[in-house]
Amino acid sequence: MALNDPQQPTANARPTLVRVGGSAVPVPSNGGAHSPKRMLFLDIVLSVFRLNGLLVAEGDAMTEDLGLTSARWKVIGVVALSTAGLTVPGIARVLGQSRQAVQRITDVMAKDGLITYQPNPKHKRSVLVLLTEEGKSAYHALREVQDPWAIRNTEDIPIEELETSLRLIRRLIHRLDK
Amino acid sequence: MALNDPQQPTANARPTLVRVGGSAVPVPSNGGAHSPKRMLFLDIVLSVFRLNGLLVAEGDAMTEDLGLTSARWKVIGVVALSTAGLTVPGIARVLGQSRQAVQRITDVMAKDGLITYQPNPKHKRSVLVLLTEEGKSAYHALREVQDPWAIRNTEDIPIEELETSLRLIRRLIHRLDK
DNA sequence: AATTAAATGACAGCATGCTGACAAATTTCG
DNA sequence: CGAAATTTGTCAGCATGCTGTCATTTAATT
Repeated sequence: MALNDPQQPTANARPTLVRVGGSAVPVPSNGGAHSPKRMLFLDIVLSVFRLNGLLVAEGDAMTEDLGLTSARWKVIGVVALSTAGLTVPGIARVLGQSRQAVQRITDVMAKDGLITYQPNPKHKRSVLVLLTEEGKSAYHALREVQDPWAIRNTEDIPIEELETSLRLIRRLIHRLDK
Repeated sequence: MALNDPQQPTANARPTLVRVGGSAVPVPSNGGAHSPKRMLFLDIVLSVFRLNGLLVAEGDAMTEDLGLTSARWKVIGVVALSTAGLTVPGIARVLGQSRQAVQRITDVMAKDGLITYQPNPKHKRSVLVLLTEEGKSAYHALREVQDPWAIRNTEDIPIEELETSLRLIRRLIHRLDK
């Protein structure tokens, strides 16, 4: 325990993770009453932070040719699944983000021709977001790189592990999302 | 499949996640050749995004009385584990972030008296980051809210599930962190 | 030892996401 | 129906994190 201070290089880009012990979490070298679950959980939390960053970077790299970014393909993915169109706050609800953040993204995406705003029969001001043809083809192109990537990253992992992990993650989401 | 467009409320704050089916991922209603693992994995990816956001929000809320933020207690946690001090790029390597991002945080934290910069015998310009007394007490206060929180969130989850999930997450991290 | 490569600090610019606030529209409720 | 609460659009400010660049220092190589 206790992080060594190994000066592994970094240069200018995103550095490589330095993991010293097996755990990224305070190991109580003092004799405190520390449940192993607690340490396990904190380790999971930090690992989720780390994985999140890597996934975003991965997604960005994977779709940069398509003129997309992680923020954009999140929106595209949600809108593509919607049959009747979604309002901006609706997208925000699905993604669990603020409507203001989503609004900013969709405004730029509309300017770039990926989506269009269409009158909403249910609401005078709150328009519906739909994919343009360009948006749809971006979605399909996205799927074409995303699917092999997903398969590649799971081919040597037993499906039970994936299921167990997803279940845990969902459980935590449900608990924290009050 | 296909997201209903349920207009659940949101107001001004972070909205509540709208999950329609069990999955947050495109379910191929068309008869494409889609591996179940692929969908599982994409679902995990989106769930990690979501969980990350919730964890950051949770951490922020949990530590706002301490004058901390998620970015800050990440740094504090890493520095607290270091025996001999860490340089800014060193912290960045541990956290898997850019050194510039860490530098910005540490500069503010130094101004706020949570950390201090100290001469580095190994390097003329790259100073060492250490916790001040205020920083140490912040770390201890952090632990005092964090530990019960961790226990609370795992008490009804079998340890095997936690271990399996952490193993998967680590595996993905290792794979993506090239 | 001299040259080359890598790491670091510092500054800038950009993307993403959050909150707060206020007016307008919508929904809920009495 | 009418008042109150909620939702939405919009604008603003702020925090976090990324990349790029360049001068300087440190490490590696020859």
